[in-house]
Amino acid sequence: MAGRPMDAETRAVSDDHGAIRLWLRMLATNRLVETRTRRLLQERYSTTLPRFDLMAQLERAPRGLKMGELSKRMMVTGGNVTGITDLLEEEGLVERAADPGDRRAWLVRLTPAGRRAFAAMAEEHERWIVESFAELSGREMTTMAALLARLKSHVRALEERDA
Amino acid sequence: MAGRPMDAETRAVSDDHGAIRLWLRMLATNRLVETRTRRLLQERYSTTLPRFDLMAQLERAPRGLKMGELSKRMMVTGGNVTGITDLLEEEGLVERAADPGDRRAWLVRLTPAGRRAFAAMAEEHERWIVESFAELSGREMTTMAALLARLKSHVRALEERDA
DNA sequence: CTCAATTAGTTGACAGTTAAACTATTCAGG
DNA sequence: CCTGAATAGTTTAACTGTCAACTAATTGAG
Repeated sequence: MAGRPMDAETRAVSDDHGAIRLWLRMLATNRLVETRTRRLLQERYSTTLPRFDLMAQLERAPRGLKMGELSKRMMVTGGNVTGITDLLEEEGLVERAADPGDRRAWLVRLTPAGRRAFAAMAEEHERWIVESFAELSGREMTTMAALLARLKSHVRALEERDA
Repeated sequence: MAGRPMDAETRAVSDDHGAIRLWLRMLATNRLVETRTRRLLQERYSTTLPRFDLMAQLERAPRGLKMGELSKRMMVTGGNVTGITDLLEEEGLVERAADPGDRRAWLVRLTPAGRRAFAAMAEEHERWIVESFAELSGREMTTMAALLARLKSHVRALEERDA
């Protein structure tokens, strides 16, 4: 039973079903990249991943997004979006504008300061990610993205079935 | 680098580097499977993913684990492990036993009730994961696991370089 | 038109998470 | 042995996240 050295995740998992093994490896890898990104965002820009994520969504939607659209795109609950938006608003990086067509809704937009702050962060953030994924060839990244796309829509279908 | 103009939607998709696209897809897929698993754990066993995860680590280490080992294997900080262990201890599912060799440390173990509870959950949990990943063939899962293994150790190396 | 059902968003309670400061113990060089 | 540095774990503050209950506005069936 003595073999070559293994890291914790490898050891923990080596006798599980393939699907479990893959899932645990996805979790571990994800956590690793996420922790690294969070640390860098904190060190370089004193900000956090969810705030960066929210701003990234807004940057792609210059006319603004309703809270519910943010919630859907970020895949988090509405209450969460309310909180993060509150903080970004206090920091002057986003603003809530009235939605002319629906008085219940807001249109959340980046302020000019928010757009400037995001541009600076986004460039460096992209470098970090490119660096993290530099181990994989373009072809391998394409393969993985395709497998993930299928997995994602399969799980989404399962969820809709249960709903 | 200057190209012809694009509308916002096109730019959002095609300007992104392959690494960013892949990373966003990993995040989304992960979140989807995680949300589903969390929901099922809550509905069927009134428990949570971190508690399940901690118990899974202990189940593989019958002699118990020190807090620090739990922290390393779960890839979370020590304070987090303290909190989750406190709750599981209140529920009677794990216990802190003194480490005979080090009075600073605990050996955390599943109680008999914890072992029973975990066995019931684990079987069903494995079914959920197998079902989620049923879209991929065994060969595809192997491919993806291999790519993730390389990605993981690359990022781990980056982290060690920075440290 | 009217009102019940739905939808958009907020709030509050609680769990999970991190980073940093702290306590207690162990370890190692002198 | 002593003592300063390192290690194991806990605590605290701030933030992220969920869920359920709530308010306000919209919608649609009759």
